[in-house]
Amino acid sequence: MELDQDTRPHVALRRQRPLVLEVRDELERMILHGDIAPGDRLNEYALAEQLGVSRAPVREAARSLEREGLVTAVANEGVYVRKLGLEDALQLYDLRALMAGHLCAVLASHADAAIKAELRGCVAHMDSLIGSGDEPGYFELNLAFHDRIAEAAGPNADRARALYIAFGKEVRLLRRRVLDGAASLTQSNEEHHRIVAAIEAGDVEGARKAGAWHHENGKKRLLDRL
Amino acid sequence: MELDQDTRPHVALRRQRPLVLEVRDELERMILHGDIAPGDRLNEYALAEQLGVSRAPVREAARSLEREGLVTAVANEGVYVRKLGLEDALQLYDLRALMAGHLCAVLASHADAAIKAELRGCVAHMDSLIGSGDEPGYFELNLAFHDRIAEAAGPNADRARALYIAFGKEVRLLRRRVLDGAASLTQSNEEHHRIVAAIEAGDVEGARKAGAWHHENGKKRLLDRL
DNA sequence: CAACAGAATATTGTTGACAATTGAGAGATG
DNA sequence: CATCTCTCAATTGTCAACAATATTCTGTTG
Repeated sequence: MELDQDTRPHVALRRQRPLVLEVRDELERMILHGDIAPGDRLNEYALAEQLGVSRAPVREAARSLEREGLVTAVANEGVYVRKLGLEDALQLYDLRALMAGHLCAVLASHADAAIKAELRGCVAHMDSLIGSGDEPGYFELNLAFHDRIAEAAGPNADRARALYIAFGKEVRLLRRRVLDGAASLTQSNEEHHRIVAAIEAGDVEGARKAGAWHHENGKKRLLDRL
Repeated sequence: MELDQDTRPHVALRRQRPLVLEVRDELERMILHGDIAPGDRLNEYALAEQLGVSRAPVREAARSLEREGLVTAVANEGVYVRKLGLEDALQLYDLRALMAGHLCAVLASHADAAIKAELRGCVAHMDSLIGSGDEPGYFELNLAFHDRIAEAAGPNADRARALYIAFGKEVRLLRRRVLDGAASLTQSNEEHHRIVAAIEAGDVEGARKAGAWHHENGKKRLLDRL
């Protein structure tokens, strides 16, 4: 049964979405975008004024971000944008690789023909992008590829997917230049091929290994450019 | 257990720990203990009065518990104790097994003689407890054993440890009777032996497999008693 | 001049009140 | 008798004010 759309008579400026979620998303955006640098303190009053809301939503949003690992709260002192040390980043890479492997494994266990074809087409397209030297295009499609795997893993892995996404956000707290290293696109897509092959073959453990391995390379690249 | 009864709710004096953390822990205890059943709504006003605080700390604590997966919030309606479906529980078992495997792997990569000896003594002790038929004693030591592994994995895995613990709490939202199934103690400790053996041998992937396998059996037991 | 004590300021912690929304029951109507 | 609408109570969303705590600045003292 559907609810009546918007029969509310007096909707002046009211929004459907809870204010705290808006604030949470905006704070997250600010942090990820670098408007607030790691180590900086989040001034409740200033942020509240800047966002045009009271402090209560800001506080709740901060509490939410804390659980997500983007900020850390100190009693009677404030919440700070998390400063990611090298050890933390390495941990995140490990966990993200673990999640990626799990997602690949789950997908491999019940992938249908449609998703197999889609993924195969995806890596083929990436091959062609490499051939034409379109690096930005490759990065974009690469993201879409991994998103698609996570999504196609289905509702039985949505928790793992949520963690996968969260870890991805969190690792961005590292100074960014180190991250988007222009690794060998050829090697990267070679790994994609292996992932898809394992999924198509229904090789659960092979898919797990391939997915995890692909993400562990990100960690290796980070270590290389110390 | 109640909050401090001697201090009147009017003014909170000399509190080091932020109030919201106290509230959070108390709510978590209530939920895990079953005082609030899955599906029930958390009435902010009632809880605030019951705990002798204002609604704001309760709200923040709830937001914190939401990120932990113990409750789900619905806009303009309230937060509900999460009702764990079978699918959710299975996911949690998978993820927890993944984390356990990871912790074992990390530990295997840098375990020193002391922790090896400790773990070996632990499983030996459990063997003797099985021999004397002390089932409660076994359960307790079993918990301590896994805690010890998680702890000994060290600071480079504290994130995985936190997740491991959180998943353990979350899975308790299932009706409990299904959980503490009296599996074969002998088989269980046999698996412990394999874990320790892999750790002692420094066999990282073997330890991962053994640790994950041990936890996946919990999932299998759950499926068996449908 | 360095270092410490103490006031002044800034910021977080907490509260109670008010606005907005939801859900349920009373009453009217076909 | 079923159903629909309207009103009302319960509850969440938001706010601004107050209290407690941390930080900064300043003046004094060795």
